[in-house]
Amino acid sequence: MKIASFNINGIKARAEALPAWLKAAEPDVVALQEIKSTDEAFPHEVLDGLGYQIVTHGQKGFNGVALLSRFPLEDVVCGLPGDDEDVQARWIEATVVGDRAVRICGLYLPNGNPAPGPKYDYKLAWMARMHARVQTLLATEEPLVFLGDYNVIPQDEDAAKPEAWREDALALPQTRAAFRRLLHLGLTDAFRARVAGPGHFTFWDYQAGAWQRNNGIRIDHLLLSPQAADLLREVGIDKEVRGGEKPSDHVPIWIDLNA
DNA sequence: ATGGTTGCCCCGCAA
Repeated sequence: MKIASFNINGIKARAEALPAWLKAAEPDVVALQEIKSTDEAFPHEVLDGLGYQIVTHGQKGFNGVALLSRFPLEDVVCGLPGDDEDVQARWIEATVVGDRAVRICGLYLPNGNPAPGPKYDYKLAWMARMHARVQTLLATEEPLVFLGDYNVIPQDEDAAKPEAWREDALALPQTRAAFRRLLHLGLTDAFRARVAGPGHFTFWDYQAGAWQRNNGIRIDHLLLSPQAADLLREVGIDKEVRGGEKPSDHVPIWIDLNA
């Protein structure tokens, strides 16, 4: 089961690039972030004929997440539990049934800038809520995959210019500590389970020629429960997508599970 | 070098 995460930065803007990548990469399951569309306005025709079931958790103008699956999707949950006041569309869960059932949790973690400030407080509170949700799901002992745009640079080696991110909400010590608390629950960073060292990125800013200079960061992650980590076959980053026509500022990252 | 670019859809805000 090939499972990918892709922050597309607008489904309407990616009406050509998204299906082109799907045809080339042939993932079974995809978590999309920043669809920037309501559920009603989601252009389903963009994905017609590609064989995916689609569930969306959208919002007008910004945020918004979705799951695509070639296998049946069951028990869909929209929204991160733990705060009934939170209206931001950043979390979607479903169980995908292939050779075996895998719980897929797609997420778009808050950016948090500027820090300090209310947006950073929201980021840290959201990470605490995610921690609680992960604990709840781990108790099921199902294979779990938590994937998406975490807006977290886990370590200095995950940025081309770590000094430029020192004061940024994506790399502040409190952000990294909250990310480590997720890992300490027993989750595995799938990419780091297979690839060591610097120079592996999933995001390059549109500004200042970041792609041409390879000034990137690794902020899109797949975290695996122990039962999912046992099934891990392969990981990859589809870096070439960033050099295509009208690209997102993120590229897809994926795993292949024996499931 | 306090810049630069993109997407949303009504133009300023988020990233």
